[in-house]
Amino acid sequence: MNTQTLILAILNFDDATGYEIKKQSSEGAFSFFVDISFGSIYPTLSRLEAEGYVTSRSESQSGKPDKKIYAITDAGRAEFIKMLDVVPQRDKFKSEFLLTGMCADLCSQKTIEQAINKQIADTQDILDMIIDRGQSCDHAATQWVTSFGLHVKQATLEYLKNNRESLIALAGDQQVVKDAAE
Amino acid sequence: MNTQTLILAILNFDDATGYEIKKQSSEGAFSFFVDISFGSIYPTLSRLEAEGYVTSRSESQSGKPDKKIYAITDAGRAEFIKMLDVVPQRDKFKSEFLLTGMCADLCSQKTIEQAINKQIADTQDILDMIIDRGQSCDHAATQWVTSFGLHVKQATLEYLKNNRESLIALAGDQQVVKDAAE
DNA sequence: TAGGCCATGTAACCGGTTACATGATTAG
DNA sequence: CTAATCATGTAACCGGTTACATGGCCTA
Repeated sequence: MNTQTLILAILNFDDATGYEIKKQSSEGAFSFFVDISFGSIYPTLSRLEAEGYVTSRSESQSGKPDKKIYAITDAGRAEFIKMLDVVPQRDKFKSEFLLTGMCADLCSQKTIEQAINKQIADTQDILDMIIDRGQSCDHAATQWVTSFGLHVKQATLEYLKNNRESLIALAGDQQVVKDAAE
Repeated sequence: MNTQTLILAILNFDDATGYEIKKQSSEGAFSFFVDISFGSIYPTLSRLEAEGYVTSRSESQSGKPDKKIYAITDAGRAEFIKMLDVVPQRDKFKSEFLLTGMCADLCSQKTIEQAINKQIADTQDILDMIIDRGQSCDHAATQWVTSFGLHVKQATLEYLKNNRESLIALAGDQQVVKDAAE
């Protein structure tokens, strides 16, 4: 999932500034399966423009730096479609929470409680975001993806809530953890 | 999720060589939420040994290079527990498939079909792996994590299978895609 | 008045991957 | 005879993050 493809995908939906691209990748419809930072967006946009895949127009604003609104070109769209045509590589999933969970017996109850509470809150956050974005979009393919996310995150949240206590129960009692710390 | 924590976690369960650590992170019980490469394992193991968090003993083997079996030390375990104590950062999830899905209308049916078929196969792979590992392990915390993975991956697979046709139906017909390519 | 939002951009850094080097053994 | 598995390690590379620079406007 390189920055370039993601930017082209976002611009294919609508013109946007670098700032808006970042927002969409972190808070928008794309955010539950991608994320990029400013440090990779701006340089990539410049490169993409130099290569003719996007164009930009500037809008001057009082106080703020000029807004550079980028738009995808036909060449950009063709390039994007070409990239979509290669079989997607396997999803990447990394979870510190699950690593902690797997070692629950080494942790104090407080640690495990904090960890799972945060995990539940994070999942709820994403779920809320998906519901919010899903409502306000009538693009069929986006809705398919939204609905996928909804389904999976709901199952995730359900499991976490139903099994919260049982994970906490696995935490080492004070004594065990204290012994290990010595 | 730095390499160091993961290595310490694996060694906390049992002594292992670098090669075995790689296997566990790519095929073992940890594999559905972590992954590291040789290029980061070996240097990290050396560093960990220099810092006193692990020790190693060598076993000479005919033909193959000496096997270096690493074991976690008390200091290593203490360090590991300390790292587990910080609230885990949010899960990272990246999916090229979902990006493709979101742009299904730009792709040919063939492309979408290949993409979702691969996604189903990948998910099934992981599910099989989880079931396999789950059976052969009686460590309660591992089972909690295994059961979590099972639940989530089953929900994922179910959605993909039930909605395969509807995604394919969203693919642009030949003509639309051909037009865009011109 | 502090902090967040809007807005762009650069440079240093870094964690981790890829590719390479080496090589015996075993299974298909 | 080929490919995979076992087994360790290095070096180049690279994609991307973090932190910094700049600064006005608006809200709590």
